[in-house]
Amino acid sequence: MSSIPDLTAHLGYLLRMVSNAVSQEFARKVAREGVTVAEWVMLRALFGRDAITPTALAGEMGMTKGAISKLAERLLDKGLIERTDNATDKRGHSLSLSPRGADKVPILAALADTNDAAFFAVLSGDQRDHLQGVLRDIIGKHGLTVVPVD
Amino acid sequence: MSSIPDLTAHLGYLLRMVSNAVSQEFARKVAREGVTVAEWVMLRALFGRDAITPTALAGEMGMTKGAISKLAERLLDKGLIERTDNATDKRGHSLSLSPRGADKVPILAALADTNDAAFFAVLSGDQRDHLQGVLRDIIGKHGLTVVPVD
DNA sequence: TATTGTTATACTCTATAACTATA
DNA sequence: TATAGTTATAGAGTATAACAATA
Repeated sequence: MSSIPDLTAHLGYLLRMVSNAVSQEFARKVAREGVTVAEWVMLRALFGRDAITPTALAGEMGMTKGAISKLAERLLDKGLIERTDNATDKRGHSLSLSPRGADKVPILAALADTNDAAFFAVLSGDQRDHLQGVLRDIIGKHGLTVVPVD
Repeated sequence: MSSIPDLTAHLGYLLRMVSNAVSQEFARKVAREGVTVAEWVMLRALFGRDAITPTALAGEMGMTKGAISKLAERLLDKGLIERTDNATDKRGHSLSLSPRGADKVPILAALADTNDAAFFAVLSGDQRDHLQGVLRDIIGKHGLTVVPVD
């Protein structure tokens, strides 16, 4: 008789809620280091690897070329990444961390460590491991690119 | 010797990746119904309950009054919610679903159902249950408000 | 004065599409 | 023509802070 739908929270909904909460806290912390979460993701993607073209990076990060271009410009302004002209093809170039950017990554990684530890301290070690396993499972099966390959 | 930090993906990072993937897919689907994800969250929050003040809603949704005001204005324009003047205090008013909005919620909920089912089909039933349990645990222990109380 | 809500302003994030320079 | 990348434009999402009306 009633048309009240079953509003039991969906997994995607719960996931978004938790994800937003962690990310917002993290965003405040990295802001003190002068970067945004998206910038951190790009820095992380560039760490410990060869220079990469914007287009390739766009593919890995699941963003458009335009978005990468804008993000890269801000990181260039902040002196955290560098552009290197392509020797053979004058249209392209490569992006890589600057020395300052490379120094920054461990600092930001440490912030991520403490933020994660604090936020997920409400879980048991087993729960954390399980959660990590399930998330990696989803990522693998959907072919999502874990940008910073580890 | 090396200064390479341990970039093992953090839980917050994995969570954000998965959450973004689900939400982006869902966003495309609800867009066909003419609403955004944030609008769906507000509609869901208003469903099956008494009218609520913008300030109270802001508290529940973890947003500022200004953000709620902007979101509400769009939903008013779309005819999905209604404003009712407060009888006793002329400063305030209450928000509630319009008949059209109330009709829309089940449709959007069904979209969320199918989107969730499709996305999380890569998991076993046990994994899904476990994931839901862990997320609810985090939400409860952090006192995050599951907007649409169920 | 304090509170309710709107508005002004600003910035991030992101997409689409037009454009430039090169191939 | 096709490709690499930038830029222009636009809109969502969100915050802060100034503001108007009322209490």
